[in-house]
Amino acid sequence: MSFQGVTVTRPRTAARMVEHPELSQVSMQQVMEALVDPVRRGVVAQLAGAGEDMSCGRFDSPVSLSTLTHHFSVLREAGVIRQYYVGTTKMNTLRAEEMQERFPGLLSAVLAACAAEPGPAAA
Amino acid sequence: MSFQGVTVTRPRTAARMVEHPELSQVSMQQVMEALVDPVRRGVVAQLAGAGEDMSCGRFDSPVSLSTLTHHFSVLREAGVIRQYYVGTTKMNTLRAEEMQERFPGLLSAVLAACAAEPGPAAA
DNA sequence: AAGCAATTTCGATGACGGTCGTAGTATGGA
DNA sequence: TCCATACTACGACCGTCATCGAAATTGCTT
Repeated sequence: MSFQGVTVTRPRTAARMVEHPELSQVSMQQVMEALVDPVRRGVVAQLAGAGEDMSCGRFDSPVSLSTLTHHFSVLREAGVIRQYYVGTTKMNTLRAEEMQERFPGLLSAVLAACAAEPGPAAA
Repeated sequence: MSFQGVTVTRPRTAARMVEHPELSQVSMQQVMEALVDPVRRGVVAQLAGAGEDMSCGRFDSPVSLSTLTHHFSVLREAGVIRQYYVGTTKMNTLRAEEMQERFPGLLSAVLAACAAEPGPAAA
């Protein structure tokens, strides 16, 4: 790795950090925009259905990997999911309890509707 | 009024009819798309807050009248509101109970979030 | 019949967002 | 040290949608 002509050694063990917003800083508009996309709802539904954290690569989705990355960051910036690295893989968790505090009933209602409307593999 | 060169008399008393979808025909995607727009959420919030039907012209909104007309039809086609004519004015009602049946908790959660986040006059 | 008030339709415009492929970065293992 | 794996950043493309103003429609009132 080089920077301005100087070889730079990168930190050996510092895990890559991911920025997450406080849910108090997240607007309803952001959350609605995050949840209006069917691919993103599919991700959220799969995450809720799995009952455990999932790595980015394990999701069933109709779009390319780079597009999926984009969707993950939208969800993260809207406070819907939390992400953390484990080695080279990035894990995802629903911030369900926090969302429930911030926007009571919203995520639950969306998830319930997703479950009731399987559609194209919920993705 | 003329049609193919023939003068047509229009019905004298038949109220103009408005088409409304069965809520069973409405997809979650449609509802989400209807509710993601802040102007439309403002309309819905005002309607819920008023406690009575409102004519189109009485809404507080930052957009032009013709744009507002567009938003009303999006809400109607998504099954969120019901519209009917009274003379030259068009009245609007929330289809709250029906929505509750079709997508339990969804509209309520959105309305609660709207109320908690006044923002720019909820519009 | 004429005019007014309420709402709609139409066409144009501009911005935004989902999508992709390619190239890049980080980590773990051979 | 080198490679494979997992994800990300960038730039481009393109369709969709909110917005507007102007003109049209409808019904009430005079």
